[in-house]
Amino acid sequence: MRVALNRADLRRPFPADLVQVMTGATVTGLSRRAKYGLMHLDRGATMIFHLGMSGRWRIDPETAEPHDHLLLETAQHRFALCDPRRFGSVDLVGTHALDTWPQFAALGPEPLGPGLSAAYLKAALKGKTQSIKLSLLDQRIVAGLGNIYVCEALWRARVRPTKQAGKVTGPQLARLVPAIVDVLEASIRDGGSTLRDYARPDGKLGYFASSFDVYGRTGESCRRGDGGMIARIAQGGRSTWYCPVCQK
DNA sequence: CGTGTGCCCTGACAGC
DNA sequence: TGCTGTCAGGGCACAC
Repeated sequence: MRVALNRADLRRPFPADLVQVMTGATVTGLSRRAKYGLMHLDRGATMIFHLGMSGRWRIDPETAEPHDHLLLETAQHRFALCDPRRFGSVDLVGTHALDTWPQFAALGPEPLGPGLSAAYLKAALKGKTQSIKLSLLDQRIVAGLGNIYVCEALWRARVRPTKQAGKVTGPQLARLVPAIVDVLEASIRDGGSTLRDYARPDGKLGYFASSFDVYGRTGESCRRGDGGMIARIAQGGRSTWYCPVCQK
């Protein structure tokens, strides 16, 4: 493939050898770990990208955009990594060393994999005084959950986001695991969550946002019909939405 | 060590 | 119609 950079950095600098390593390489596969995308190359290297909050790959773009920072061109397609806020990142790691890459080595289990269970959560959260909301956002506890899905999962499991993680009860943990799985599977099925600027690579919108039970529903009534009014609070500098009636 | 805070950056939107 | 303030799907450095 052909490779071009339009600037030197996103969140951090692009790898110094990115263009040299990727130019002429062939993509042998794509995969994902937590919120990172992986592009495996035929020369023993893997490009790892994170889309941050505003990043997306534009496929066969007809026009250039100001925030197209990295351009790839294969025999079949052109790809532009567009990221207005530049909260994303691109790294280059030896394919044999992916598991020991520091950002991966510290990650918790995948929520849709076999590692997430009530027993695991009980052990991982034991003694933690931090809120369950912030603990679930911690990628070292569970890999890949973001603000929307943590809020939605806690509502489904009827757990109050401010509850200390170490004090979440056994029955609550038992509800939390399927709640996390269900909310992720539902969102994947609906094509993701379009808020302001997110779109799928083909430009289509994700419709899971229309299914939110709490996210962004400040002041609206709880869908459980318990008379609760969805509240918005701040935790760790991020917004949390929950129902004060059914989430305990 | 665990926990909490603030900041990186641009753009969209609400309210005046 | 401009202006201003606020907020955003995340992660990290840093202070205590």
